[in-house]
Amino acid sequence: MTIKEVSEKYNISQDTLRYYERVKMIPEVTRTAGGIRDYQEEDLRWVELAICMRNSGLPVEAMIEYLALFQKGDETIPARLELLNSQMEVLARQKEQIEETMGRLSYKIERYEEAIKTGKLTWTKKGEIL
Amino acid sequence: MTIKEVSEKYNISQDTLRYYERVKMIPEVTRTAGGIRDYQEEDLRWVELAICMRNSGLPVEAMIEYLALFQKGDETIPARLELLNSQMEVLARQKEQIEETMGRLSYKIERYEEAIKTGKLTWTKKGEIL
DNA sequence: TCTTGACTTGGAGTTAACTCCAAGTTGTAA
DNA sequence: TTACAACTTGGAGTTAACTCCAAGTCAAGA
Repeated sequence: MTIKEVSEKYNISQDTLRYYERVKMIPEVTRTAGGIRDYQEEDLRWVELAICMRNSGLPVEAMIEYLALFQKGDETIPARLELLNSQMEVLARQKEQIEETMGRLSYKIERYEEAIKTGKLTWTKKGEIL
Repeated sequence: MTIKEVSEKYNISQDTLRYYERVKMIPEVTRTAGGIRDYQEEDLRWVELAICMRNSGLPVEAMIEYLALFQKGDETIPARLELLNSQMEVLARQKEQIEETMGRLSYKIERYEEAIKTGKLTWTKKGEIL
């Protein structure tokens, strides 16, 4: 699979794919005899993982560390486990944050919808900002 | 309330508080006669909202737009509602992304925990990367 | 009143994560 | 075998969101 195809499949730029490889967020991609990237199944799995991590907001750095451990072999399994657990915590906190903000926005949205229906704002606490 | 106190209360730097004001993410903060910031209840509510939005990953730009609409008065209520709804969608998608990644990481974590217990990795699909 | 520490501003610097560019190479269709 | 699109690289440029700095002002205690 060429870089163009991968880029289209995952809706990510070719530059970003090269960048992920350059900073060692994913292992070196398989090449043709001429040196052109020819993504294999395993390369795609790394790409998917990288995209998944980035889409959820985890830093590139975390993935770089993970790959480095991975490439050092099985004796880094405990370290990898620790790394994954700490990323899980980060995500759990991030999820809570999002839920809190969604709650706040929902409240405002309800107020505004009511305002539009009735023609005036209905505050439940005085001085409240919307 | 001084900028120092606000900064400690919300665990955010004084520079960031001034930055939020400078880029008009929050309205101009109340000042003393001498020109020093003296945060009132309403100022704090804006700060809280700004922090909440930022912590959940929404861009500063969205909050700038929201404040600009807010300051134009009640005729911008439909526009504000639309803006909030679109931010809600962004957050909903972000939350799904996080859940997906958490699922992926959980799977890896389970594999690794098993590996540590039994002394070897147990793959369920061949060629799977961990 | 003087000192000292907290505050002010405008503007420059930093960091993460891309994104773009130029100059050169590869592969395929005519 | 030649044209030409797609690929390659190293490095520079961009963007968002801070973060730091210098030079000056304000305010509370000795």
